[in-house]
Amino acid sequence: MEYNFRDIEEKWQKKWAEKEPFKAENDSDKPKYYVLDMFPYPSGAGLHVGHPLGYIASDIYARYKRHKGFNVLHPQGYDSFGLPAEQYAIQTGQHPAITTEENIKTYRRQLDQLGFSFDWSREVRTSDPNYYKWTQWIFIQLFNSWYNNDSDKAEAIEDLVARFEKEGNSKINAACDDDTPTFSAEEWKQFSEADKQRILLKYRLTYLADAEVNWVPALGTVLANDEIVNGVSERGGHPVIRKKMTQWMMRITAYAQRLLDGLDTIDWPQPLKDIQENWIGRSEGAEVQFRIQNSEFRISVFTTRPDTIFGASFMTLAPEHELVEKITTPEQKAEVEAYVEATAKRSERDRMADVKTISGVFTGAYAKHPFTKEPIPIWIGDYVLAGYGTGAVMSVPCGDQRDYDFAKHFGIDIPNIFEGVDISEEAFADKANTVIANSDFLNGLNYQEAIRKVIDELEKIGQGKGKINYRLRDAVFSRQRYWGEPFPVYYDADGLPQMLDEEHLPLKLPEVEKYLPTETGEPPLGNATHWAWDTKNNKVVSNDLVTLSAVEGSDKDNGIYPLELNTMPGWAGSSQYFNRYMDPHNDEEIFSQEAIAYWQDVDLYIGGSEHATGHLLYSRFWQKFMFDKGYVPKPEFAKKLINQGMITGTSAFVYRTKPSLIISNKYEHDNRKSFHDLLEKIPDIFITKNYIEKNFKIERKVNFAKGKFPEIKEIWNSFNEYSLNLDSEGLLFEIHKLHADVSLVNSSDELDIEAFKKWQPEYKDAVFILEDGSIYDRNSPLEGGERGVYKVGREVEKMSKSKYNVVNPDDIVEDYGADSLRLYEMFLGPLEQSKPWNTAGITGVHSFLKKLWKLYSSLEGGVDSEPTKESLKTLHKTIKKVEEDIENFSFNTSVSTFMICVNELTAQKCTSREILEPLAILVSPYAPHIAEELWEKLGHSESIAYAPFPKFEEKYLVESTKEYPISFNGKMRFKMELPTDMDREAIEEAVMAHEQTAKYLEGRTPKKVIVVPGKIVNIVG
RNA sequence: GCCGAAGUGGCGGAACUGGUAGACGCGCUGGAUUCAAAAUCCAGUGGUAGCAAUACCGUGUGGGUUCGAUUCCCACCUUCGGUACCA
Repeated sequence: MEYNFRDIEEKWQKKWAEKEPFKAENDSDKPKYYVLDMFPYPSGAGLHVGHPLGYIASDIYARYKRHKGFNVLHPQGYDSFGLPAEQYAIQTGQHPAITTEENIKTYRRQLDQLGFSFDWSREVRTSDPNYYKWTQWIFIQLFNSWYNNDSDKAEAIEDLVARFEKEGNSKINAACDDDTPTFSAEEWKQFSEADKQRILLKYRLTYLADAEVNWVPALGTVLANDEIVNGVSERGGHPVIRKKMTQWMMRITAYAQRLLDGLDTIDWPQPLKDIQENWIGRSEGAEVQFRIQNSEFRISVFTTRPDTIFGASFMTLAPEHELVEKITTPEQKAEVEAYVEATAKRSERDRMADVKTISGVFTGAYAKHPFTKEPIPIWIGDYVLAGYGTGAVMSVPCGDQRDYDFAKHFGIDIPNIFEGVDISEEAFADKANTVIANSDFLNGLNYQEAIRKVIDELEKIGQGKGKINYRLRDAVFSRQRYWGEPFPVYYDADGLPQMLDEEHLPLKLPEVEKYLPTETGEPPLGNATHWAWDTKNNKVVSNDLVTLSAVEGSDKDNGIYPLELNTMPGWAGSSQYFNRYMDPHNDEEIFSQEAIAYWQDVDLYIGGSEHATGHLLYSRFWQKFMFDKGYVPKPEFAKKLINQGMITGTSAFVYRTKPSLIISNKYEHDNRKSFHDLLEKIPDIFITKNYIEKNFKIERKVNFAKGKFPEIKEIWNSFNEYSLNLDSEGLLFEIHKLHADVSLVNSSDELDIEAFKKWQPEYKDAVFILEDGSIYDRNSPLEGGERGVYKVGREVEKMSKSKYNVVNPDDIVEDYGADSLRLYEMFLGPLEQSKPWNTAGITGVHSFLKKLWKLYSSLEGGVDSEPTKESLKTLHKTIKKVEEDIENFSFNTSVSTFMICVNELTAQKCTSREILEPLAILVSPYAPHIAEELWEKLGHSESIAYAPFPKFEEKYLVESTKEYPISFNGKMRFKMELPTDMDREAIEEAVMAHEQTAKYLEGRTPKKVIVVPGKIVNIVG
């Protein structure tokens, strides 16, 4: 019987859907194992062959663990809030929920057809109110918490209030805003309730703040730092500007050190840990206060080189620094204001683009050096960033290249404080070889000694202390968008944020007419007519009922307040979903304590490394918070993580040209117009790949008049009704590389020209120069005769719709089946590595499956036989290798092993059930449909999914002889079959006695003979 | 610039802790089957020289350690990813 993959796969997918064999129980005698995929954002484009790679790997591992007797949790869901559905809504008016629902249907169909063993009964969707109820709930928990640096964990805000009442805040070591005022217990008690709330906001783990944010005008929203790439938005590539706005923030910086330390406890890829480590960016140094002359203000700076403090010859503030306007002298005022304004106008990208340009302005003010008491001029310059450290630096030109360049540019002193170092050309930043000079009490000390000493001295005079600074910023948590989680927040009579009571969650997303910002520039939720909170009846009511009580007096307060108009960012919903899967239908709690106590954490998490500084960092942060609050037992949510590599596409390129300019005096005036008319009529020419490679450099202008390119000339001359002499007139043209859809190209890189024209109608009249030099145009006969071909260029690129190199898994499944696709994706190469897709190669694994199928056909007639020694050896070496490979996530090599195994068993004409049954189990994680079918044919009525994994037995592999490679000076020359138990001396004797040995020695006596028993013999001559 | 990963046939890749480089598959070449094609099967396939046995050269480049290096050490080149005036 033939291998009919379509029927087989349909049959088993139906059975799995009906019987739900992969449903995990929250209680079991078996050990637990939790395999998690990063849940997808259901985009409108559906899956391409790159997407399932990680899912296939995790599914193999999950199925393997079931064979190994584990109770496996392998859930799947959707990260279904997000920008694309909302952008689509803006364009079409279609509600994002509808778009999302449709996309999810497509995803589900595509996932189902690949035979994944997901427990769909646990599906979550971040946009489902029953799910985001708990996202809102966590937000409230964060709001009600502060970070105690002494206990090094999050604690309840009531405890903080109790301490304020007892001792004020001066002794409390908390993570809080820099501008938090100091107060005593008495003062605290005097504060109004509103003032108390304002102060508490400076301590809460989620808080409102005026922050410099990344504003994307094109999207009408702010984005977090990790959503900005090269100064433009990650999605859409829109420009970003800095803007000060009141936003919800997450105090992730409180956890900076723990996020760093935790990395040592988890088995995640080192590159990913490095990325997080760089992102957190810990640096040790000191904070130093500089007094300002004739002023009460002090400038605080952070430096990693306090040892160079005597080399500070000026100070630089970021243009946004709050002291700038306060200290600038009247004479400098105009200049400074102009500079500040100019900097604010420049976009982030502009600022990044010209790092080289040095700019700055003197404020007119002077600071006082803490030790020498000398005056130090204070400048502002945009090379100092407002967002890092204190937004101010002490500039030591002799030790820092940027300070050096700035000083040189503005003619500021560059005192040298290093012994025996020439700084006439550049700054000296080599810490290891530093000996301090011209620095009073630091003279003669090295870097480390000097740092210790200077920090001591600074502490003595109360102008500084050792400090650890982090690059990590608090995360902006507000988005001015519609399609996200609403904040469970309303604003009271004082305009202060108040949390809804937990029992009234979820606060559901309201309906709006338009998904765009309001006319007054409010977020889209401002368009909702019912978006106010009635605190008496605890429900959402019409906006019209809101009383402006703050203005009209509290007696008019009817308890109805406006709700927050921002929504939460994309990462909110994905920061705890892995825990929610443990108990996804619980309406009382985010998850029951029984469920989390059983499942604990994720054992294996597979997903892309692009989430390193977003999802994976925020999730670790929330997990640590949940750990502090005692909701989860582990401070890290995933023990092991693997980044699957990207499957890249093989793009196809066509080469288009058109003449662009005549460089001749003769045609300067009148004829120029006729040339442009001519241009309209001249067709595009597409030139085949080899012609291009021989003659052109792409994207470079080519002078036409040099007597070259007769084919191109011929075509253009045929349209030359204006009698332009193309031969002599120096016509320039450029070759442009254009993507062609890969489906229009066959495996020999030949373009289907007619299909291409149909696909891009603007080129329907184009002319093609073919490989054999012939010309193909509208008048060319399509059929008959030998025609040349048009060959495309090929390049490996990221698979994406815009590059027309996307391969759809639906087509592959249709042609070869899901098992073939699964095997092939694994066979392509190591999981972590990026590798190009090439559909042609799939025939290899497909014919493997056919051979496998054939191997079992003998059993249909009830034929069975004792296994031969060879077959047992083949089986057991396969068991050993496959088991090792799966444990090491080396799935590509086990597919090879299967092929070798089946080739060997076929050669051995194996018809033994004792071999074929275990083999079916080995294959089952990789190709589950065919394995189930074969298992059934072997007479089993239960699914193969829980059949115990075959046990490897060494005894079948033991050999009595070994074929030794015999090498001379490291070069293998011949082989010798010798008993495995032969000792060193006997082997040497046997080898030396061999006739071939004499031949290769050519009469010389060997200097040395190296015998490694069981491995190799090397004769050194 | 800094941090990280990787460079092996025409292509994807294999080679366990230093021990027969190129497993397995694609592609290609020749053959069988077929009216023909697809499918299937058999043989060959790193390069150079040779009818051949065989020899020499070969894991980005240059050096080193070793009886022996794709594997270890040093320097460099290239590609990809992260980050970027981080004080």
